[in-house]
Amino acid sequence: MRSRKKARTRIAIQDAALDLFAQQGYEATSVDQIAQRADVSPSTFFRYFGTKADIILNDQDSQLSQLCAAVRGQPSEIRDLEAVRLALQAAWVPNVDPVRTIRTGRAVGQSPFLCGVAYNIGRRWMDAVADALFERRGDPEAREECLLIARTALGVFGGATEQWAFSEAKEDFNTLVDQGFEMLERMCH
Amino acid sequence: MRSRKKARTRIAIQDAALDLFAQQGYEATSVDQIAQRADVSPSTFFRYFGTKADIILNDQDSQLSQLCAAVRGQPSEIRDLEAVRLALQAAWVPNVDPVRTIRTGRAVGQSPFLCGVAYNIGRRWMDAVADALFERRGDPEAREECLLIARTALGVFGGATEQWAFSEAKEDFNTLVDQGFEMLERMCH
DNA sequence: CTCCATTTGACAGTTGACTAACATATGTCA
DNA sequence: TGACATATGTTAGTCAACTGTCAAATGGAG
Repeated sequence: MRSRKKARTRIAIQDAALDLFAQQGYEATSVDQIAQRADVSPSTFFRYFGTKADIILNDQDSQLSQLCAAVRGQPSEIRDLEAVRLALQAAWVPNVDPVRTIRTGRAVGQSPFLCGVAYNIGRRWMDAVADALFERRGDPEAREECLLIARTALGVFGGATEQWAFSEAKEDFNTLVDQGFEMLERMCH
Repeated sequence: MRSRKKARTRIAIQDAALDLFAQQGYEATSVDQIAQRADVSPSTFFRYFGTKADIILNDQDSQLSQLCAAVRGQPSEIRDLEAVRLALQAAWVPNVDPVRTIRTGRAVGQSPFLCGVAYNIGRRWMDAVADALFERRGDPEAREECLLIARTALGVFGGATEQWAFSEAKEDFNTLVDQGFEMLERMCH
């Protein structure tokens, strides 16, 4: 089948690119280099990814909507912050690929541009989660508060992810998330 | 005096650039265009700003160290979160230029790259504030907690800044910051 | 095997960020 | 005024992302 090969090529390019990014940085890596390592011609690269940046802007959209569904699905007795935490631990944590997360993290950490891409992705998440909270609660006054909760919860989560990637996935992801949220509670007395 | 003119040229370039960024986006604006609007040659542009991105990476370093000093200067009875809030309100809020903040925000919002630059700046702030907290408290165990507090406090602050810029500086900045921190407390019960 | 479609590569060209070299203007000081 | 340093403009050139075109290879259908 033809589509099989296409998928393989796509992944090969992506892997080659992420390796190089992690190793020498995003801006220091040229498309030619990526193409060479992936054993394709530069023009083929541009047929698969219209832009060098498109390699990163991966399609996590389906996972995001899963997460939002999980937020909306939390019972209404649970307060918002807990709802987000539970949703994250139910719908996100189990699907994380350690190798890809670590490598992507390394690549992103080295490039302002990739940080920007990551920031934008995080921002989209924040908005989506805030919407989910907003809908779950129904109070039309609370939009700004939902944003704040989403921002804070995803911030804690991001910190835990960083710690986890830093430890090369040796520590338990869920435990780190729990610890983060505990700290948050303590911080507010 | 010579330095007077240099400063004026620098500001002219910066203003021209930010206007164009806000109007047509960062990536759609070429250095030549900026130089033309600022009435200088492209090479002069590069003498003032080594990179197109340097226009944004403004010298907020002195303000950042002021902020950190303010954090360190808070009396030790006050808990960390409050200390950051008070420091922000004392050492940052009074120095904000509404026009520049609004325009920069508009420019940044339109470009993934500028978001990245902004994110990196925010990250540097977070680290610096966490250091200040860490030093103020002296507990060598609490590094991760300081980071979390800094991230959360600056997140609240960033949200307030956004709201403020969105309102075209009509609302009172300090009040918005207070509201944000109140919401944070409420969120944790 | 043959026809056909799709994938791929080779190549030439555009654009824009950035650098280096040299010449010119402009303000400073003796 | 004259000598000097510094700021600026001009020009040419590099490098890499990206586009478009055409020809060769590949793989499935008759």
